[in-house]
Amino acid sequence: MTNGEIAEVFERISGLLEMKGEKSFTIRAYQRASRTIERLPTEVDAMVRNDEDLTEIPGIGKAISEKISELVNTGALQYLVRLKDEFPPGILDLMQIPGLGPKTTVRVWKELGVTTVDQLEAVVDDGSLAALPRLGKKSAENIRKSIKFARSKSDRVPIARAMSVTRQLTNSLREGCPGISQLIVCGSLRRFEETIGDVDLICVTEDGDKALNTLAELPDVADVLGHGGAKTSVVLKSGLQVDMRVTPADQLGAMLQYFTGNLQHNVMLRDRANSLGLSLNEYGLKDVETGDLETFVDEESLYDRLGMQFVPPEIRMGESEVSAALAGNIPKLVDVSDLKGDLHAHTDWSDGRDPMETMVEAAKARGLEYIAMTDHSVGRGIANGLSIERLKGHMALVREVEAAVGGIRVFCGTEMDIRADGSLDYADEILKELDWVVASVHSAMGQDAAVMTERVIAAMKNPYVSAIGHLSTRLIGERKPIEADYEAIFRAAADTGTVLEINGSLERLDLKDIHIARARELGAMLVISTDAHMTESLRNLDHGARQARRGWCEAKHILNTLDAKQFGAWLAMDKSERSIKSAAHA
DNA sequence: GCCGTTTTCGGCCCGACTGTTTTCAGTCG
Repeated sequence: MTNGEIAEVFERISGLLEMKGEKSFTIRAYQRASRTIERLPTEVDAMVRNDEDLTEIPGIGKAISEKISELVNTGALQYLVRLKDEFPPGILDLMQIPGLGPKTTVRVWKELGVTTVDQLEAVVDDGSLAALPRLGKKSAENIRKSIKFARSKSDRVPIARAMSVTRQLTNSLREGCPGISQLIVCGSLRRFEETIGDVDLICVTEDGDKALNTLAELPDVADVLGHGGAKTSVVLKSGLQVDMRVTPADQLGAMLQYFTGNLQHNVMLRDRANSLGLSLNEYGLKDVETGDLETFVDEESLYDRLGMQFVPPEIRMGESEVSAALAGNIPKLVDVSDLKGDLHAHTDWSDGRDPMETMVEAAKARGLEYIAMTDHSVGRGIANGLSIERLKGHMALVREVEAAVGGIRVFCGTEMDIRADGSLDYADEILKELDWVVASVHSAMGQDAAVMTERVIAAMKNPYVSAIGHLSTRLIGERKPIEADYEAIFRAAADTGTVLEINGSLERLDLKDIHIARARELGAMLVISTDAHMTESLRNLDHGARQARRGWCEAKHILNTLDAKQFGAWLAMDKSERSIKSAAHA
């Protein structure tokens, strides 16, 4: 049973308990457990079988731990079975309709016999919903709109799409309201989550009403969900929800903190504030005794006032970061400015857009000290992969371009297919001529976990394979990751001296955050790469760095923070001798 | 249901907006 499936069970329990009217703290405990399990890098199933103590996991106590064991051992949970018996089947889907909370859901079921979305629509149409006490015509209309919205709306949006929509939106807002002095993207986008539920904006302006009205009246807005003096919520025609809050500049710190979240991080910070006799809200810190409000111009001063280190947005997940910040244990996370080179880039020799010289010039213009040209191997026929003859020409061109451009090292590389049977697309005699070999899975992605694990580890054992590219092969929101024993692969990476890539393409962000953290813990080396197919994509270094930050990486964990000289020394080592430390301060 | 430099019992974040109400419950984030 996967962590996702176990998390789903507890999510359903919390929903049913809400309808039952259970204590809110119990409900939250199940929700928290669900989130926690979803983000665990190791399989809970295996932990149970190995007899590990699940109550070591924060938010998992005796009761939930026992329920997990029952789930893993029997495949079912009697507690959930009994709970489900108290409600009609499918009623949890009803509660998914925006605006329909647990109370209203139970009312339409008990008072109108509604148990499905279709039946809900019927009681809206025939007026019986509006006739219920404490509901009315407006509530009914809102529910009608919500049903329509819920039917058309997809789930969370991949970050790449959310970013482009947000860029257009902020441009429109600035145009429509020149009085805006700052427009800051917060929420899951600022945390750099791989999928985004809605876009959260903070607007710093003297005239809040004007800014909020501008948002509500944008031509791109399909529906206004709420519109007051402090915030406005809209749904764009693209289906994306946007929430905007306004603040004066002198209170920006607390508003940034509040609107960046995540929820659990905020709860933990407010808990910390309480322990100091203070109460934290989006305006500042309120003294509980006197009611005086202390305001903050920036987040740094707010965290400092709470007696803790600043927590970078990318790791505000409500996990261990708050206790780490209180203890002074937040490391200096890697920054894009630490990256000295790029080790995964394509040219028009395979499926890239730009000539090699253009790519190298662009990398130099970005301030990079080195770049590896890694066009596809022969097996990628569809991507114009390089035959051995062409690869030799490619290598010759690398030397020419390096000399012609000057001031930047250019390495001969390849992105080589790991074939379905674990064999490689080029022979060792060819590979040993190359400086840098990225091996990637591009085919037979549906293999079962055992076969796939062996396939990848076989590639790692090759002495000339430098790195594994985009290990999971996922495309966020489009293609599922491969099934494999990631833990075993990370251990093999550390054992063999094979580097694991953090692919900075926004469509991939592969490895994912929890895998980065786990690979790092297990001692695997990591590299942040662009996988650029055109010069503009060299900016993927920014995305890759932010993804690495989500995995709590410091510069010392990332191979391409080495400068050109150090990296050259690293390359000169035998693979079995390679580690980042071995070259970093040579 | 979880958790503990204040606690093994008694706490558990905080506020905006809406609709149907004359003071607030429900929902959301």
